[in-house]
Amino acid sequence: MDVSYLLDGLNDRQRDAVSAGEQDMLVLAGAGSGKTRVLVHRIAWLIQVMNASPLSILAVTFTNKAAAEMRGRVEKLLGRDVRHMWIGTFHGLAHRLLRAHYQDAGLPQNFQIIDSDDQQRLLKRTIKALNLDDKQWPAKQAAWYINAKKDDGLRPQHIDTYDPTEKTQLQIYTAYQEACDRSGLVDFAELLLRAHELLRDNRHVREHYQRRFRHILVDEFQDTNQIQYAWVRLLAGQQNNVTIVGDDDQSIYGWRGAQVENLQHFLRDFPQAQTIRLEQNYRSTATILKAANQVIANNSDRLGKDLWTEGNDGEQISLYAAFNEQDEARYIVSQIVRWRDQGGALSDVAILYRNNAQSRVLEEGLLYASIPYRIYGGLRFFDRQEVKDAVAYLRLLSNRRDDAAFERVVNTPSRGIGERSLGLIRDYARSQQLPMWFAAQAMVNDAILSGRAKSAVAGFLDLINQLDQDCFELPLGKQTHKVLQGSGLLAMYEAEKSDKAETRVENLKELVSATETFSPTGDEDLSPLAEFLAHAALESGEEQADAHQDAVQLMTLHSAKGLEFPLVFMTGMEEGTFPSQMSVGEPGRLEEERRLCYVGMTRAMEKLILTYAESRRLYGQENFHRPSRFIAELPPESIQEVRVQTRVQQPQATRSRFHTGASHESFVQTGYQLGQRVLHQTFGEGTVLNYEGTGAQSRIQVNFDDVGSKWLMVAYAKLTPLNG
DNA sequence: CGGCCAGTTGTTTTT
DNA sequence: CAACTGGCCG
Repeated sequence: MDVSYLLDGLNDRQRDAVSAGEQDMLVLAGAGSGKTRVLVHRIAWLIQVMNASPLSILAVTFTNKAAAEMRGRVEKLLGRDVRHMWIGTFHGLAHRLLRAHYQDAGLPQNFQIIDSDDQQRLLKRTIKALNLDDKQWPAKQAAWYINAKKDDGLRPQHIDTYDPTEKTQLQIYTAYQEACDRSGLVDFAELLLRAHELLRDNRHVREHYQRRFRHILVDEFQDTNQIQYAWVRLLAGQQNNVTIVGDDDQSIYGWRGAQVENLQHFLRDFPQAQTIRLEQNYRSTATILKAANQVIANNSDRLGKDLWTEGNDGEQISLYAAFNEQDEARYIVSQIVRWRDQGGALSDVAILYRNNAQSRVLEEGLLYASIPYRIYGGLRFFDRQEVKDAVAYLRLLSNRRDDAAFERVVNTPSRGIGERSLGLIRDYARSQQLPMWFAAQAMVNDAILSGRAKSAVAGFLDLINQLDQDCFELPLGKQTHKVLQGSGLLAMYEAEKSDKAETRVENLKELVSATETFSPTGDEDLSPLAEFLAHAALESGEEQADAHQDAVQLMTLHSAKGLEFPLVFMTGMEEGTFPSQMSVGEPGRLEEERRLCYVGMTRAMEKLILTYAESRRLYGQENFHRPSRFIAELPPESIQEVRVQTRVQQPQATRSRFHTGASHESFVQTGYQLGQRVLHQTFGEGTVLNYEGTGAQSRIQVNFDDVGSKWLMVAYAKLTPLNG
């Protein structure tokens, strides 16, 4: 059979990785070095050339999107369906293991996955039930603590502490876990931990999968945490081949438990492993690569890697010093307009920022210039309130013990079961060690509740039972529709007259069509409903409707990882913003910020533009920060500092806040230049920072040397321009 | 039970 | 500054 097509168009290092024999391998894959391609070709090679069965391959990724893409590309390359090959996220695979071996894992068959939002709600109630002050013990922090422990493989009984703070956190952890177990609920970290314990403690299960998975491939290995790596080692056993692909320079999730050190640990634990470096970059210009290399070279303990390209130097990196964030937005918009005028597509442009708060001013600027844009991140489909409400009803139908779902819908829409009645149910449930559903049942039957409360609660119990009966044999779509109608959820949002409520109704309808088109695999003996619920919990639905519109892409530096754009703006290049204030001072965290900078820079294919603002408003406070230290780490010859050309107009025309493209106007306006020094009769000397408004209303912002920054009406301020 | 006001608190995000 | 929470009152 001719398999040369599996190596076609690959460089030597890529070929080495794809065609390696049965062995362990570390592929250190630099940004834009064709990493996914190598993984996909390697899998195809294993099947086609080495006669591996698709069933003997386990491929792990970090997002569902990456998993889907990988499967699609393998199928395309092989021209055959590999539906039964295990490709998925750590969480997805853990879930699959737990479903298949729920008894060995000590879980009920209908266990349900909860997301971080559910987790926090549950924690909040747990903390209240422990009579702890929820101000002093925020659910968020408790979740942080618990997840960190689980990521390290620790159960409460493994933790021994004399620290009183941690003692309480431990107490919360214990109570929370009991609540989860009672309700058949599994959080994300629990999926991984339980699956690990399952493999570790059950020899027959472990050996079964060790025999099966001859080839294990893990992508984005620098993002694995302790338990995920422990998992890989367990499955690898003594004889299986492990290929890990990663880049220590792109490790940017240390703050949520990822351990770059796992790369080193791998080399220690798999001493036979061959290391292959993919350093040829197919994405960026030589100038961009050189600059990125030079920045990342400031980090210590790197495995070492230098990106190179056969391509051209390309344009220099532009650096724009804005006076404030509005000016920054203005400049970016002007450059995008220029890009578009020269025939560039808007979807080829990305604006990257360190934190989401920065997007607002940028949005305003784009909006004013009528440039379509799309923001990545934000609320995803299954995270929306109304969708979660509807899903909670389905969850309760699937599992009456699900307290999280019970709490969520028992009074949504309101049916007269208030905090008081609910408190009684909670107390009784706790004292009897019962899930709330059964506690409520007992309270109605044994007349512990009476009067209004009793009939309200009885009404809810009847409603759910009735829905269950009506839905029992219906297909999933009809079932969902029935639940939306019967529960009154749809009616509740339909009755509300607001744009918000309208979108909510639309989302509920969208949920119905999602359940209609959902195709269950029937793999683990689950009902279609149970399978859909797992799907909803594990894949929160990233796709956005207008994804294919020609629009500028706005996103955080973190969400840009893995993407590429011809034109990239990196904004807010200031100390305190990037690197973030929270990270300066801690060398480890600072290095992670530097890696983030490296990730951002290497997103750019043709042109990279960096911007920083001398003054930036944060939490209503004007802040003055030095340019980011990362700017000083760039090779000076790669940088072109952009001269300020924007000018302020005297009050006259109908113009406002965003002077899009002002820097290209051929005429020079009479007026003040941003950054210009001016003199005020009472305030003294200062620097022009910003301006806004039209005509007689136009105002100018001046940062006075003695009294700080002030907004003044241009018409009355009587400013004298100073030479400078 | 719901609405309003005052007080609080602000990285990065996927599963 | 603004979004969100919690407490209090009608």
